[in-house]
Amino acid sequence: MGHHSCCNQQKVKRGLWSPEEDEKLIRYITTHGYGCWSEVPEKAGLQRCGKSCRLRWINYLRPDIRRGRFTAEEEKLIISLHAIVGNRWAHIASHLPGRTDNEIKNYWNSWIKKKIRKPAVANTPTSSSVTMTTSPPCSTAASDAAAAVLGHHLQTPVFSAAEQHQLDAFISQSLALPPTKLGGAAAGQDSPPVTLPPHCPFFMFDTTSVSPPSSLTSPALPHPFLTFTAAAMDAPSYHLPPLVDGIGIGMSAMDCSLGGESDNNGHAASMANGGGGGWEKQEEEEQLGQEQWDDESAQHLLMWDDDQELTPSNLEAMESGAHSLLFMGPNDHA
DNA sequence: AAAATCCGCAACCGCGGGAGA
DNA sequence: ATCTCCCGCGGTTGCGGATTT
Repeated sequence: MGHHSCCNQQKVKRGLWSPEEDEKLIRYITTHGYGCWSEVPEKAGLQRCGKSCRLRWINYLRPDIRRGRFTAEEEKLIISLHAIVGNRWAHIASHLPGRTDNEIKNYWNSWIKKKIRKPAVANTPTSSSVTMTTSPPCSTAASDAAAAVLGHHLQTPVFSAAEQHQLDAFISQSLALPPTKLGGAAAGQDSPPVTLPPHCPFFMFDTTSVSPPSSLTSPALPHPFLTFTAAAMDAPSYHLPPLVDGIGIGMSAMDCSLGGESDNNGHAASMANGGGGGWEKQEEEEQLGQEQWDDESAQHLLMWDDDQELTPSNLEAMESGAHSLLFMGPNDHA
């Protein structure tokens, strides 16, 4: 491993920054700004490379930096944004004022480690029961718009009609591609008008790859995503369909698992790594007995949010035009 | 109390892309 | 059109404090 091209000088220092170095850098930046980072070390009297100075400033010394623990709202926003844009930390950070990409990345990575080590950890009462996805990120303008809406959602707990429209447009676009993914009679035809539930869907089961008993499906639905219905919930040995993998091009699908099986409240819907990986789901399936989800597991899985169980009746409400099962945090619905 | 292990976080590294020569 | 330089990003490493054994 070499050093930066700008760090070839022998006297470049590495490692932790001393308070004196911090002071020098702050003094220089506040006085002169940082037009060219490669010039900063020399002009500031620092034996560091420009890159190191930039990193120190951006991640630590910047006056508008916000330190301390992430709030529940920030956590939810990170989750939502990550579901849309993937590991684009800088992009996510741009929606969290005062937070750095590095901080968010570290937070995320620690969280993943925690999830791996303790898959059955209980959810906090204030946080959404979602974990993460590493699906291929989408890079469309629509995703950016959706991300912007989600960012705004941090300040406004309820989506406005306009915001919902933006999200819906993004999701509709995602759902519309490719047509064959929508399957059924609609394949090859113009995509049917997409009517979405009142909130952005976060989980989608792909029932194209399984063949549940016909009595458990909804023949009226023109698409394959939500054939896992209220009736299916009553089936003791129903095979959960896999979650939609990559959901076409636009949207990163989120996988699902029983992350909170020991949650004392019995509210345990959680998400795991998705987008083709599904490693945690696989692990969960093994724990549950070879791909078969028993009734109790389904009870854990099918949660509407942390406080409200997803019953056949409210699922039916969702299902009127819904394309997915929704798993939300306690504040996600009005 | 000491050693081992875990975990959070700051910093480093390589790479890709944009701008300018 | 090509090359070089620099910036910004995501992935990774390693230090040091906290926790566990």
